Amino acid sequence: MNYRMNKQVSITVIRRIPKYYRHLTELLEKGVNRISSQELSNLIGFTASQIRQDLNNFGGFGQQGYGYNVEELRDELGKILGLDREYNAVISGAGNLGHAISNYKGFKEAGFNIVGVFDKDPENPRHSNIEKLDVKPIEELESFIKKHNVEIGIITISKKYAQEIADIYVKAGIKGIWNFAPVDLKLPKNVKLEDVRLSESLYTLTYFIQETVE
Amino acid sequence: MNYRMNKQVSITVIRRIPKYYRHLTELLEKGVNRISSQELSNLIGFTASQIRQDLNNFGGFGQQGYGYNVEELRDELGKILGLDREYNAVISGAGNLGHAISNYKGFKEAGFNIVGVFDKDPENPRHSNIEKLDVKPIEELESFIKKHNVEIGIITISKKYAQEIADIYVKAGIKGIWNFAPVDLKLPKNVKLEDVRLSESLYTLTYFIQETVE
DNA sequence: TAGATTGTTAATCGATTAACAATC
DNA sequence: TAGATTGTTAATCGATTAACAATC
Repeated sequence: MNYRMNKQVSITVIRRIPKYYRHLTELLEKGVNRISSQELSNLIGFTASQIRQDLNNFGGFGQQGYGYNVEELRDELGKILGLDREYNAVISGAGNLGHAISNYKGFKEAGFNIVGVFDKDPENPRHSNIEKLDVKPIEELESFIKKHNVEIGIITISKKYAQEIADIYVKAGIKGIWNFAPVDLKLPKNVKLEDVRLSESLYTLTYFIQETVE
Repeated sequence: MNYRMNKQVSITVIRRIPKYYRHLTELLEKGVNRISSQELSNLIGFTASQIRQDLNNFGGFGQQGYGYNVEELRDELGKILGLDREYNAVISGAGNLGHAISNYKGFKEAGFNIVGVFDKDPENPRHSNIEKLDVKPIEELESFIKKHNVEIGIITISKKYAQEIADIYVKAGIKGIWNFAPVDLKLPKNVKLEDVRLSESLYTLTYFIQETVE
């Protein structure tokens, strides 16, 4: 571990790290190898001061008079986010959303392997095979997770079954759940939860749309 | 307009409103017709104090000694979010994610009508028809928006074409863009933008997964 | 060395929580 | 009326910005 990690870093800061990571990755692809907090600020839109504060939660990645080395900083942030290794993941819910995540190349490239897709009704033709993965019945989920060293459980199944799936994930010893169902899952605190709230995002948009009109 | 609206309400508050809205909708379905800030607190997890502060940004929806009327509060928050009317929306990008959004019943029920789906390559069998909607070529997008009173443009197309689509949306007079592509769209400020950053969400999860291990 | 830019402390700003008077 | 619970002000806490000494 290369970076410093004293006091608990606030969730507000953590949620900005992936944004830095994405921009640094793009800079790297463009062949930029050095950047100052001010230049990053122009790019991302956070203040230079905030950027320096954020990064200093984890250590002094920069160099006075020079700035930051793009590749080094990107790699360090990648390590902080845990992106320096691969993860096996399963999806429960073989609808369109499950398909979308399973087929998305970007996740594979980032080191996320979708090793299994499960559904209540695997024979439904609408849930037909995803790429080269068979859709398996939920009954096999728990043993599959244990056998294949699965750390991440994705929930794209309907709201109705989400907690049931989460319970299986927990029982099988999964480490984190990425949940797309609009329910508040109850989990033991050693299992991490990240919710994607699509409706909430959409409703925020309509709020601002009408704001203009008034 | 029934609710008060003085000073600009902060984005932090706004992003909590859909959460209240969802819980109140569920309470209503369960037949609960009255709730106190303390009971809401137990349900949602925000403090009772914060709930009262949040709601009072928009007006006094409660009654001392009684609490809040569930249906009335839900409806008021719905109005605040602009959910008291329908919206026509189009999707650009007929991949799995486009399909997922287009087929999701919840959006239809909430008043969002997907009136058109567009793609660079509408003949691609993988982009085959979505429910009963033909997938149309991008060339028809601008005129379609103008003709069908479309207010919301959804972007589920690849990163590469996202800005191009956004430009067409803007030119056609769309009011808001719901963007799933991992790019920073450049838009005039009268067009509202809401980004869904799936990767950023996933990377936050891996951060917390490894946190436990260390 | 001189110039640039970080790392970090201090100041400010905003958001959350606590407390309680108002009132149903 | 007495009890409950809001609406709202004041206190606290945390996050952002400003400023500048350290240093490459």
